[in-house]
Amino acid sequence: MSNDGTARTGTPRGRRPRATLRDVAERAGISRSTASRALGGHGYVAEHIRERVRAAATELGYVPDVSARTLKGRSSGVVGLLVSDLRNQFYAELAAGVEHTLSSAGYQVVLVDDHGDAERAADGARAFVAMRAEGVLLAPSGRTATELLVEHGTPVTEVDRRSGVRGCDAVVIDNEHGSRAAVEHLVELGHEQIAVVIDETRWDTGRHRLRGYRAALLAAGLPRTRRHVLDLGTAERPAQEEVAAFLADRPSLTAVFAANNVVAELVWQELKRRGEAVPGEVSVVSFDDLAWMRMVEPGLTAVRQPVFDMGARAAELLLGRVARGGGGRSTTEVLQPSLVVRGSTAEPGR
Amino acid sequence: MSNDGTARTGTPRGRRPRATLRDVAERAGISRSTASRALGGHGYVAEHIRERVRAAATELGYVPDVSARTLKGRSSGVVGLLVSDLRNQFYAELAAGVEHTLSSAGYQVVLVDDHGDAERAADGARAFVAMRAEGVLLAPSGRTATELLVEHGTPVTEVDRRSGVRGCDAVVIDNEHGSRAAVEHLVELGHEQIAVVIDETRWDTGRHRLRGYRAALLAAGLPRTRRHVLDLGTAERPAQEEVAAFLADRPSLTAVFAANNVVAELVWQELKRRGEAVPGEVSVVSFDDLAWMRMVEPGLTAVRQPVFDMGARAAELLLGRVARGGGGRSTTEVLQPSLVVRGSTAEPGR
DNA sequence: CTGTTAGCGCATTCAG
DNA sequence: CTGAATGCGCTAACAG
Repeated sequence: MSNDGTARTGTPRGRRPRATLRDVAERAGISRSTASRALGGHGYVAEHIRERVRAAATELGYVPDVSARTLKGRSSGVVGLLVSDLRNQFYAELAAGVEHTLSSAGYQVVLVDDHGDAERAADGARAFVAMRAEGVLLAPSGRTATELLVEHGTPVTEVDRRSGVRGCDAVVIDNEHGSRAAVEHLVELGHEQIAVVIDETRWDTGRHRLRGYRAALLAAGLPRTRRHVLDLGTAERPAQEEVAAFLADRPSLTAVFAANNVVAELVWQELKRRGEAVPGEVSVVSFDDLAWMRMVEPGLTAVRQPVFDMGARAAELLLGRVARGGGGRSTTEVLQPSLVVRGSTAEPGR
Repeated sequence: MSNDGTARTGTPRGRRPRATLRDVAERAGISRSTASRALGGHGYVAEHIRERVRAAATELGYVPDVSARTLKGRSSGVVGLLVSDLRNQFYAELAAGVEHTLSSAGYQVVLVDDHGDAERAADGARAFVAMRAEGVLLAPSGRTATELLVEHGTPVTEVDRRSGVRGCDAVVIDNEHGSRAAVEHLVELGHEQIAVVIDETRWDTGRHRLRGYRAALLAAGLPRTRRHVLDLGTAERPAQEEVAAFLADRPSLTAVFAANNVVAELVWQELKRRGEAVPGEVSVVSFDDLAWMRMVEPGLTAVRQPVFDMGARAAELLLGRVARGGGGRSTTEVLQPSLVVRGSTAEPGR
């Protein structure tokens, strides 16, 4: 592949047409079907012929055309991945996990980032169908994409959340358990005025985190009040303002549970801006553990999710279903998060 | 597309074969080519026929097959994106920028993460060729991928770095200028013992950052010594240890310039571990401004790069070349970074 | 304006 | 063991 020669041959203007199997066959002085067998490795081909064909192929820099192969009815080798915000480190890591498994298995990953727009998600889904993606991994902004794909019979594995659409596998975190552990940790430290900040409760992910928060309070015999729940998803003002007003209005709070990394950032920034001591005046816990949370002082106590693994596992599940021809009962796999205790949580100071 | 009905029709076992153009044509009672024209929007088709075909298509849930279209000689609609580490926020944001532009233009992004492995990068490049990608965006770990693609005549735009391979466009940051500005900032504050920590000098990116560092010292009439340069790329021990030893051996340092976000994290952690006051004892500047750098206390002074825009711009450049049929002289676009001064830099304390 | 014909590159019959 | 023929789904000539 290095002492190719084709590069030196030069192609002054415009590309010379890609070498095709016919070119390889001609060069090797045999028929196209034999060439196909020789390169593909199936069927009987005399060893010396195979050698000759291989040589011709590399000399010509032959690369098989996947569209032809796909059209012929074989697999496209493509898997779709739809995420709702690649700039969010959570999704980036998820994507990395997915990509790692998939490319190791010889698949190509087609990436779509819907940027929080369900319309883009649906377009992405249609594109996957058009490409004959063998399967799709989904962590999108709306459920239209999921419906569309399931309807078209494309194997789907949801990651991090479930749309409720029948017929797709899923890999999710035990969100209720994780957030319950986070809040119980605060309760054990002696906190009684614990707020939760969240920005999305239309998916099960957010709802379960909220449920875990409530369950922990209930189990501890602490009162549960709406006044301690800030849902930025339903708020009108910009998130930052909303958080500021929320904290300003509730001076008696001694702890805040941030239900994901985005709100954790908002809360952290606002507490810093207000000059509130952490954990002296307010303890903070985050669901989802990002790099910055161990860079800041004090480090943030956080519910750590195996994000990369979740992506990888989802990809495996999908590949399994693809291998089985898309059939079988749908599975949901639940991964366990773990609480990482750092300096941002302590006994209430007052 | 919503009141489809095909979903309700039900497909008990296995998928029913995807509807093809032939099915649509039959249902509409016309020929395949007319159906093609009606749906594709080219050529003349009577309005009422067009309506009928459209209806038939949606009823059948018809989605055109890209492999067939591609094979027929039209564009694949695919663009490759190769990055060296998606878990690094820098690349994630780059990918987001690329994806945004490309998907807005109706292209599909095939993502490959080489995880620092040049072999994987080369495999990715071959996959792009096999898929007939119309072009490829490259921020890979080695230069083999670039060579391979250029040799095969695939339009290539490099991002963030240049391999030196002839015949590809590039969008890069003015690294020398950026790092010079960073170090000049330190010099102006009165620092004379300024170290640089870097982990990669085989690409122009790292070399230019080093050059900027040296240029700033030279311009200020300060001595340049190897003792103040830590290149983790050539070190034997684990990076963390190497940084620890470096700092421990050089108590006279008053400032550290971290040449990218990865080493910035290492340096920051190590300074924290050593209990050195920032900026009291040591000032710190980073090249590349990540979210955590404004979360920590004091905030990190950093050279901010327009990462998302760089990805987006590279995608535009590539699309431009694709539109021109791949011809024309190759361009390199240089984007300017800017220094964001925060609390991590101050006059030397002693 | 519409239908018929042909071929993109490949893998797979089926004969030899 | 090898070659000739066929068709995947689509679109672009060309006739009608």
